[in-house]
Formats: sequence, structure tokens, C-alpha cells
Amino acid sequence: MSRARIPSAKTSVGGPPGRRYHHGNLRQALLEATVRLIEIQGLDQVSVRAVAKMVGVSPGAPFRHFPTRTALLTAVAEQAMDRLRDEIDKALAAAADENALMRYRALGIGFFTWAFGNPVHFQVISTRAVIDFEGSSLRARNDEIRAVMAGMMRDAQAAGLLRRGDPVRHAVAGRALAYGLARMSIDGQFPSWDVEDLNPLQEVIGIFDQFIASIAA
Amino acid sequence: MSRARIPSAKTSVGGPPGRRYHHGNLRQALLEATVRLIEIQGLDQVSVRAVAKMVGVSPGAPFRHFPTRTALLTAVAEQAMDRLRDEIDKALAAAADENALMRYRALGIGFFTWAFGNPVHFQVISTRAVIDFEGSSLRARNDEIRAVMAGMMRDAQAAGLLRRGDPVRHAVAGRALAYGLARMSIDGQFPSWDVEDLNPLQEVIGIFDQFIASIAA
DNA sequence: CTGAAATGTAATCAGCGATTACAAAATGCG
DNA sequence: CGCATTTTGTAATCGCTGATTACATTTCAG
Repeated sequence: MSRARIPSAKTSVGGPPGRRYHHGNLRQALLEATVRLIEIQGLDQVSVRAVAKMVGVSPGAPFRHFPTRTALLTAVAEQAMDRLRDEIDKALAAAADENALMRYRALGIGFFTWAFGNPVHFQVISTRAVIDFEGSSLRARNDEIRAVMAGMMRDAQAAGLLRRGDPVRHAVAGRALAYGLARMSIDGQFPSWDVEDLNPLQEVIGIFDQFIASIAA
Repeated sequence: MSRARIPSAKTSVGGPPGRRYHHGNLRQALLEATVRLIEIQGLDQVSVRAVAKMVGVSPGAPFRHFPTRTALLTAVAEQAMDRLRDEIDKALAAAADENALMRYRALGIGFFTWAFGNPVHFQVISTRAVIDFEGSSLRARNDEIRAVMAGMMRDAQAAGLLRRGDPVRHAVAGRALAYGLARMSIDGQFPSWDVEDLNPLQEVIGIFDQFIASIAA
């Protein structure tokens, strides 16, 4: 007698899961569910069990892919870093023909675009308490971006584009400004502002541009 | 026969607690133990039970003073805000005779002094996930400081001290810069820097001064 | 086809925040 | 002082969580 055969979906990601024993792509599904859950309930309310339930697997299943809850959230942060990197690459490619200071500006705007376009990812990556920043690739990749920014600022000085002051300090200041603006905005530190009905992203870019102008020759 | 009398310490805070049934000042002791525990084990490892154990009371005792764990940490944040306010008042008092821009600078330096002198408090107050920022006095007191900074910048412009640009934007930029620098430094974003053996506080003040100079007339 | 590896389930553990009933001490009032 | 009331801490307990283990199912290499 022939046994009923399940259609052996292998790595089919598209259609309805069909409730097989093996999920097929659980790791990625868990990451997406985590992000969605943070959106809905907030970062502190996210439990591994809730994520598992949303995906439709048993409470212990996620631990086959992530040894700890921290590892799960760190993986989300890694994805966040991927997207940031993509956004930065895109911004730099579009500004490839401009001078060093304008490329620094483009990189900053790429950062804002990413942070405001992926608020959950930005929140996770900037909340050290829930991820393993040092024990992952995050620190190295973060330092790499920082080095790129510092290099640009040095180039800008060498090209006579800066007014005065230490270029390394300018680079650090720009980075801190961008990080502070994004974080404060997401934390609701810009309630009404003074000008109303303004896109937060545009407003933040305006402030960043003012900074760029203040250091330009 | 005369009963042994416990010396009825009332509100003695000084000496060794002596293991009475009533602690005498449990609320404050819990707050201090929480800060100490965050120093030792990190913010995410702090549990109400651990705090209770460090103080030497039962696991349920803290809930007589703080309804939730969040309330406990929010109380720590309130203390942090008290200290920040003290530091700002001190800085402004010392700069009472200077112009608006220099008073803005003094306020910024007061913030840095506080953040670097009380890293745990700064960490708690800047980690929204663990405190109730909106449902406490923190939001109002935070907004008050922001309003003071914005007012100073407007005064600076009125006095012709600023080079150009929107003074509100300058105020926001300075605030974001200060917040970003403090946060990045505490998160270990300034590993070696380029100049070594430099006090982080002095370095950060240097960057802030560069910002002040860049907007000054 | 078959054994090994990968992946999910079920059951279970200790620790946590939080609640409740109870005990002890401090406090206010005659 | 004496005594009731309020405050403050204890003990026991609940549901939930992160994590581990033993076991079941599926996949896959040879």
C-alpha cells in the first residue's frame, strides 16, 4: 500500500507553511516575528515563548537556532547592521562624485534614513542591555563605519574643505550628533518642536546640514 | 523582670543596622543597593530579589515601597534627575555673570560632569525600556531643562552672539551632541581615540567647545 | 535503503515579578 | 502608661520566563 506523501516543500519560503513538522526556515521566521513583536508590544515585553507562539512552534524550538534570548536579539541587531550598511553603501554610491565633506554628509543622511525607516532595529542595536555587542560582529562593523567617517573628515581637511578645528573631533561630533538626534527623536524628545507638521527625518537632516555648514570652509 | 530593650534607633541612618525587624530606612537603602548592583552586575541582571538580598530583607519587602520593578528603577532615575539638576544649578551659578552662549556652554559642561560622574544614573535614565519616563516627573523635568537651553540660545541670538542659523536648531543640536557623546562614551564607542591617555570628560568637553565655537559669531 | 545529523516537541527546572495572608513593630491617642 | 491602628517586613504562593534534557520526526549523505 502506498503511503500518503507530504509534498516535500524543502526550502519553500513563499506559500502558506502547511504545518509541517519542520518549519523549513524557522531561523528567519523567528527574527521577523521578533521584530514584529517589538513593534506591537515593546522591546521589554518580548519573550522567546511569545516569539515561538507567533511563529507557531513549541517554546523550546527557538533554542535550536539561538542559544539564548540575548543571541536572538543580537541576531536582530546583526540584521539591523546589514540594513544600515546597505543604506550607507547606497548613499555613498549616489554621492561618489562629490567631495569628501559631501560624502560625509551623505553617509550621515544614510544613517538617518535607516534609523527612521527601521525604528525597531535602531532601538535594538542601541540598547546594549539586551544584546551582546562585544561578543558579536557588531563592534567590529561599527568601528569600521566610524573609521570610514574619520577618514572622510581627514580627506575633507586635506582638501581644504574645513574651516578649522581637529578633523577627528569633527568626525566624532558629527557621529555623536547623528546618534543623539536619532535616539532623542525615537525617545520622543521632539514632541511638538517649534515648527509643526514637519517630517522628523527632514528636520533632523536640516540640523545635520547646519552642522556640516558650520564646519565647512 | 525587666525585658531586654532594643535601643529604639528610630531613624538612625548612620551605624550598623543591627538586624531589627524594621529596617528604618529601607526605601533609600533599596535605591542605593540597586545602583551598587547595577555597577557590579549590569542593568539587565538587576532583580528585585537580588536587591532585597543585598539589603538583607525578604524578597517581598521592596514591594512595600515600590509597586513594581519599573517603579524601583524609575525612582533611581528620579534621583539621577535630582543630581543632574544640582549639577546644572551649580554650573549656572558659577557662570551667572557670563553671556547667554557661555551659560549654555556651562550647562552643557554641567551635564557632562554629571553623566561621567554618575554613569549608572545616566545609564538608567537613558534606558527607556526599564523606566516609566512618561508616567513620572522625568518627562516634565527633562522638558524644563530643554526649555532653559532653548531660551539661552534665543538670548544668545538676540545678543548677536551667534554666527547664523536657527537658534532653536542650534539648541537642539547642542543637546543631541551632548547626549550622543555621553551615551557613546559610556557604550565604549571611544576605545582608544586617536590621542591616548586623555580624560574622557575633558575630551568630550573639548568637542563640545568646538561646537560652541562653530556657532559663535 | 539506512544510519547519522538536523530539527522540532514534551516535560521539566530554577529564578523572576508580583500578590496574599499573616506577624511584628511603630505610632497616635485616651 | 495601655491599647488600637497603621506601617512595615515575612512567608507562602502563583503564573510566567529562560533554559535544559530526553525523545520524536524529518532530512540527507553514502
